[in-house]
Amino acid sequence: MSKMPTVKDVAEYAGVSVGTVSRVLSGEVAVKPLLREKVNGAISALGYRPNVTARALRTSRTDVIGLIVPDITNPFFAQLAASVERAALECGHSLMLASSHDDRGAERSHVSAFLDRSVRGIIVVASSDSSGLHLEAPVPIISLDRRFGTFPLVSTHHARAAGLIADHLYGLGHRRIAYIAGPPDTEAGRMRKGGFVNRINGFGKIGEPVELEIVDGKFDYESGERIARDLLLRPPQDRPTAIAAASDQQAIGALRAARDLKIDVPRKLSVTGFDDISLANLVVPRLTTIRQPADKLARRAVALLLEESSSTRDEMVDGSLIIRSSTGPCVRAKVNIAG
Amino acid sequence: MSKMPTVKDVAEYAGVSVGTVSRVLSGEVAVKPLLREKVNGAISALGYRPNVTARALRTSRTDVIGLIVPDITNPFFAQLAASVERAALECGHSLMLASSHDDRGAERSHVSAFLDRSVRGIIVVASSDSSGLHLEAPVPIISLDRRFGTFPLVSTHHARAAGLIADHLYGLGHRRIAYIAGPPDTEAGRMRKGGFVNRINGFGKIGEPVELEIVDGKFDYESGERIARDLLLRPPQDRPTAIAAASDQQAIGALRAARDLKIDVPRKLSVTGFDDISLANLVVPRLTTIRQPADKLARRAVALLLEESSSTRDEMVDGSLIIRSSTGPCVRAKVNIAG
DNA sequence: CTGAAAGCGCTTACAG
DNA sequence: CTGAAAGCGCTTACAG
Repeated sequence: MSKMPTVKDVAEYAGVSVGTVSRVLSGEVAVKPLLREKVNGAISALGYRPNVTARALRTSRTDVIGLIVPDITNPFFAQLAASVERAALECGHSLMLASSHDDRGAERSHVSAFLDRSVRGIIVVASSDSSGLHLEAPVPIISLDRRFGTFPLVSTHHARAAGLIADHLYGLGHRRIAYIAGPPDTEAGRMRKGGFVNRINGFGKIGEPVELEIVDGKFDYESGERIARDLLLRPPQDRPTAIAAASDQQAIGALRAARDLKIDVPRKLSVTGFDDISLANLVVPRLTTIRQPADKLARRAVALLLEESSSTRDEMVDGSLIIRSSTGPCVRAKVNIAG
Repeated sequence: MSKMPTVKDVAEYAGVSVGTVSRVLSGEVAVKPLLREKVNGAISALGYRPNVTARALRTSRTDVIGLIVPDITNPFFAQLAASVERAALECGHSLMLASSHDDRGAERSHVSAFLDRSVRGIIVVASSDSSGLHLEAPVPIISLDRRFGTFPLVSTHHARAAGLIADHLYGLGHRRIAYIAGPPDTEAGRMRKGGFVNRINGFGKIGEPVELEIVDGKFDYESGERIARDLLLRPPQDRPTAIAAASDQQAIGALRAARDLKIDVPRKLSVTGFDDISLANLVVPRLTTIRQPADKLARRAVALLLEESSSTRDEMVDGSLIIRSSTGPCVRAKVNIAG
């Protein structure tokens, strides 16, 4: 394979200057049709492809977007990453991916590495212990799903969405509810819990009171399974009739605990999640949850990043309640009577 | 924020030439300790960071590895991507990620995009319909898990691993077995099926014969669920006593089908998967499967890519059998007597 | 509208 | 061992 052709080769072939070649390439400046045609002819004759690196050096701008996620193995983040990649591609950009393993140090060093490569901008789904520190960066940085530093955040309106779950459970008659929260040091964890709790407490004022128990956990399967097991190991009359979890993974862990303890879902216990990962629709029973619009979130994050006026405003998009078969009417009263 | 310092600034500050700065940066050439010290002093005083783009333009070499996967949302590929990212990082490289959505066209265009960015090399987990086409590339390309074109492949020894499953099931007494295969147009699908079938047929020669039924499918949940349902909808005496699936996702789909039909696993039916995705250990019952050593696979792929002498040999690493509770002794005979 | 030329920030023969 | 200089492949004022 011979050397790749350069603008110079194209210019010679077309009988014009390299400046002209560059100008038809950019398409931004007017070039006489005749020359333009010659240049385009030369480009395809030679199979010319612009050297992205040289262009980047000259303009100190690339079309690469850096994405940092805590753990690509987490199904929701994987979905988010897939959506970001698609959104970036739609705008002619490529994606560099890094995993922080939920470690703040790794996160920071990935940011520097991206900056060294002069990416176009960085989207970060923050690690859970991400500080509020603001760092100066020569390119835009956007927080996605979880806030990074003080950078603008694109996320689901967690509180409002959690309220949807509260409504659903209350509407089904549940009055003894446990909430498995996310880590309190994550904004998402706090928002979801806050939204749920406020809504439930609101019912107490205008309707029947609800006994609400809250346990903080991590967002993963194990945490959900462990906490649910503790909750369900109690005598039936002390058990919650519904468990709302802050993530699908927790909820699926809870489902597993219920099954191990032979507690029928949804007959004896309702369980809800949050995220609508693809697995939510595959577990038994299928999980009632909140769908986070990953595509929309990703598209907004990319759009904000590419926007000229680096906006500094957060952006919230609404999640939607997906009712499946892990929730049902509360039958606790009957059980008590029978027992 | 002022402009980033360059080698020139460092050289001036240290009172040396830019060549010398570059030489201490590279560390490859001997530089007098005194000068080296001065330069290093200047570097930290100025907070100098080399411009990766300029370096790439000059050397036409970067430290970016391109990875193409069919679908990052697939848990096994996510695991693979995480491992590749880690392995790349260990070697001081960054990762660019692209999804082919199992589309050959997209795959090819991602390869070109990576080439345009003059990545150091490309690792591709091929789409299922990847052709045998060999393309000339100025950088090494390695196939991971599924072969891309004619490029060397790093993968689990699928056939041998599938044999492990066959041994396990046969040892448990199963003599009527169904195999849910992967797409026959994937090498992994064919190897796994081949390894399983050969092993089972071998038993027929030296021991009791096995009734083996094979159904081709895709690697996903839905495919497994659908095929298993068809298999299990038959009257009990015509049903297989064990279903071996070519992927965990298929197996989890099969588990779901069994549960819907109230067929007890593993009492009435054994189910096995392949991959050991994290979910395999969380479903009910926990899935017996083959662990693919994602870390090792990734590390080998990266090592091969970075190797000087572009090796052209395939590399197989052994998978291991993980026995959990979705498999058990065959009790078919008893069932028949009872019925 | 177009060409000639400078320069982005490095690395690396080439002399010495 | 070190410096001066060329050049990687582009883009973009600057003239005309």
